[in-house]
Amino acid sequence: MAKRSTVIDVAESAGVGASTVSRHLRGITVRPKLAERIEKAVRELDYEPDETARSLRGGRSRTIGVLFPKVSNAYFSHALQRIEELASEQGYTVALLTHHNDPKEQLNDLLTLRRCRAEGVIITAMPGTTLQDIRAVLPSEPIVSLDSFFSPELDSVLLQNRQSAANATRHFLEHGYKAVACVTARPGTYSYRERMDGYSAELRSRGLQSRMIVAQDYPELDEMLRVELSSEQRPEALLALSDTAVLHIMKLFQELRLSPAQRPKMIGFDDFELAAFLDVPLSVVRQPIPEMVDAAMNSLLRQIKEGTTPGTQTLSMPGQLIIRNSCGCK
Amino acid sequence: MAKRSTVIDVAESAGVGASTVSRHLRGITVRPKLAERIEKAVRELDYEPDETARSLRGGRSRTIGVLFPKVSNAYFSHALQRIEELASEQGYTVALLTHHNDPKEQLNDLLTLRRCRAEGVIITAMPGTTLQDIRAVLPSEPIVSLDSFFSPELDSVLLQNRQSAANATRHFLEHGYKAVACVTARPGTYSYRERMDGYSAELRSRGLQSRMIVAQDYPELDEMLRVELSSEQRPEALLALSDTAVLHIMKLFQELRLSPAQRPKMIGFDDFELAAFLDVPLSVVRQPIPEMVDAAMNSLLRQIKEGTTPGTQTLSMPGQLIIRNSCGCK
DNA sequence: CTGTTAGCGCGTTCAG
DNA sequence: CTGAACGCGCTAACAG
Repeated sequence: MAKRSTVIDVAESAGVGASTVSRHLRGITVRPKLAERIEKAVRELDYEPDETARSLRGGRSRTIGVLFPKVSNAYFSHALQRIEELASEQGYTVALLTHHNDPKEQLNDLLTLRRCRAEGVIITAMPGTTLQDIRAVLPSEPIVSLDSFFSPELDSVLLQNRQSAANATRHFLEHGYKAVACVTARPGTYSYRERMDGYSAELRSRGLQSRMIVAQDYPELDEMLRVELSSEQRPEALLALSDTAVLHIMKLFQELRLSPAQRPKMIGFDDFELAAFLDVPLSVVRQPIPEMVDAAMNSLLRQIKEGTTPGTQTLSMPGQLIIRNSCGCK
Repeated sequence: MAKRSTVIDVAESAGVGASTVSRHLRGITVRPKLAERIEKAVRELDYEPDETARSLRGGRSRTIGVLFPKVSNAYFSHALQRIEELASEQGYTVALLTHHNDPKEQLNDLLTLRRCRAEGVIITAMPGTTLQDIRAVLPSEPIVSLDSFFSPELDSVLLQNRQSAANATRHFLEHGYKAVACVTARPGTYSYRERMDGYSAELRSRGLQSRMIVAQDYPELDEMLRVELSSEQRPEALLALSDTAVLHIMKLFQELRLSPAQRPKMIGFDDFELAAFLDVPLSVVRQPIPEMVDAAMNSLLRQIKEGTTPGTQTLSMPGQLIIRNSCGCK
């Protein structure tokens, strides 16, 4: 590990003071002759400023933390992609942490973020998280909640979950389907709860009964689905609240050897590129991920810049109902 | 922004010296009475060590850098997921950077990693990267190349690209197809090059001519595909070297209104959960992502632990040919 | 405009 | 086993 040069090495080599080097490197005007000598010394010594020292000195880590349940699905990986791009444009580095919906891990991750002096945090918190949980660890750092909501005192960026679910449900109703069921696991998750509400409200407004196929986890959901889909009064249509729910439903269709004609109609949440090429092209509610991330990062950067500004603003973005065939449309 | 407590605050509050606090917190034995007083002070002052100061002092940033072209596809997002899990188990934080196959960005990202004193780096380098490009910025830090190869002096973890492509090609041949084409964009990419080689070698060994549908970028690939698939001598089978290539092919099938029976057979690279539910269930070469990441992280951590150990070892993992229907099988 | 100096918060000496 | 003092590399404050 070759020893790294420091400002002082550069300063000596250039025959100037350390702070002159520092200033020049940060774009503050210095005498042109000195500037040149500094540049030369930097090149010769292969100098690169030490970010850890800079962080300590300046109290700014130039790091923003991203705390997601996981990153291995379409929604989070696309969101992360865009976060990284915007962050790096602004000179920030992304520290990535995932909590897997485990409270212990989430707490740990928050502590890590605190120890690292993350200047801001974008979080999709696990169900049941409270503002106190967060503020106990991160008392006053800028935070934006993405796709989760647990306090009006925090900026949140969300899908218009209720409305989107209601729209999708209404679409089924307009097809003339009466027996529309709502399927999801992990019903504690904020966005799922909202979507369930939107679905129920829409049915209720038409005097129809809601039918929940809701399980705590996915193995349990598989069981419930098996029962429901084998029954005589199989639902005519399914509103699947997540891409994972869609996947489990599809697996069951296959297991039960249901031909496309025999299957209930379906609308899912979260679009993906191959959705149009499924055996029955999948109709979905698409989330405006880039716009959501832009809003979240704007809020976060503004909070960072303006100091202790608790934005106290929640943005809900409309979902787009992408009609393909699984909803019953031709 | 509430002021943070420091070791000294804790020391004063506990009536001990600063170094005693530091020692206790790092698990070194201290007098039990003092230990208790320290714990109490830590709780009262809500003290949490400052990682930036620690990094500066100790020269260890406890950060590992991940530099990928992007994270918004199945392969990279799953790899990243596992990297994050292993890193955080070992007390490391992941700094995420993406280079979008732009040399300028890649260089920038490497500089960032250097400034941050990343203790190790996992990189999927862009085509054309040389060892010198990397070592010019990161002279001697532990590095593992994942899914890219540019020097035997660096530990690399790869798919057995050539063999996997050859196997898939052979599978087509066993079906009796003669006109097997290979389709990809970005032919400079290391793994695509290898797959092309494996494909060609297999055909050559049977005395067959290879047929490359290879473009610099995806728009150009679309053009080529349109021509090739509309021609009289349309290929019987397509080996698609990436999930993106598969997607573009599927789009074209749709645009050309090719019924499943009319389409060329196809095998893709990279499995995804819904591959089994496409209108023609997709046969693919699946990469053993968890095993690849485990190997990469093992190597990286070993290098970090053992100091300046240039592992100089390249691991190739076998791909698994997942047979569904698109290859011509029932 | 420039150079010198003093910390940022921690861990690691060195005496005691 | 403990505490005081130093220094990691940088930048803000001060004095020239």
